[in-house]
Amino acid sequence: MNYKRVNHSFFQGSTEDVAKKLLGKILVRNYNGKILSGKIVETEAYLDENDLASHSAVGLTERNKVMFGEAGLAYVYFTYGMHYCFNVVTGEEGKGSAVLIRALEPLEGIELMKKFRQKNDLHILTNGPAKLCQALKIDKKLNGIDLKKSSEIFIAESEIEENFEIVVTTRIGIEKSKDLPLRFYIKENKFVSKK
DNA sequence: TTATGGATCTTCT
DNA sequence: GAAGATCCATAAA
Repeated sequence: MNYKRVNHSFFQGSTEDVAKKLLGKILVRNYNGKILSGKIVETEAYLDENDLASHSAVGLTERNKVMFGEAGLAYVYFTYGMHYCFNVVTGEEGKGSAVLIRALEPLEGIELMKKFRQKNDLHILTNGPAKLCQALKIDKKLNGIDLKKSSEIFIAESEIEENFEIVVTTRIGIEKSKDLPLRFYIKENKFVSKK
């Protein structure tokens, strides 16, 4: 498949805007020449202010410094002793905001994803932030990589123009600032982690 | 069908 | 030393 990378300007604009624009786009991973890709169906925004849940809320640290970098970088962090999560850095340099990719709809490389995930059910391959990292072999090595330039991982335009409704709701799996309406997903998509 | 707890380890206090 | 932007198996209902 031929993937057309999004423009550099795609990553500009507010974090919420980018979070919404990411829905329907394709996350493309080139793993040793093998293409693994999926449509982004669920995202979550993490802001630079008034958002206690964001890693950036405590200020710049060794762990979260990529969030404070330029828009379009990949912020990958490790949590719960066993899981990685993948974020797209947004906003101005020095601000510390990002969009967490929460779920994908698998498109290409499904057999390889099944192998990495040790699962055969298509619907549970990438319907969660840690799951999609496992399925696409995303780990700390990709932290800080530039999605605007990297050939290992990038965001592409979807090949089909489609209409879908975006549902806005509160975040899940988190205790702080849980009332903020910063979670976005494609309505009635089977690969969203949770309704 | 929903509820609960264990896995497991990096980062920050 | 404690908590964590999660997942999954198992238990209860």
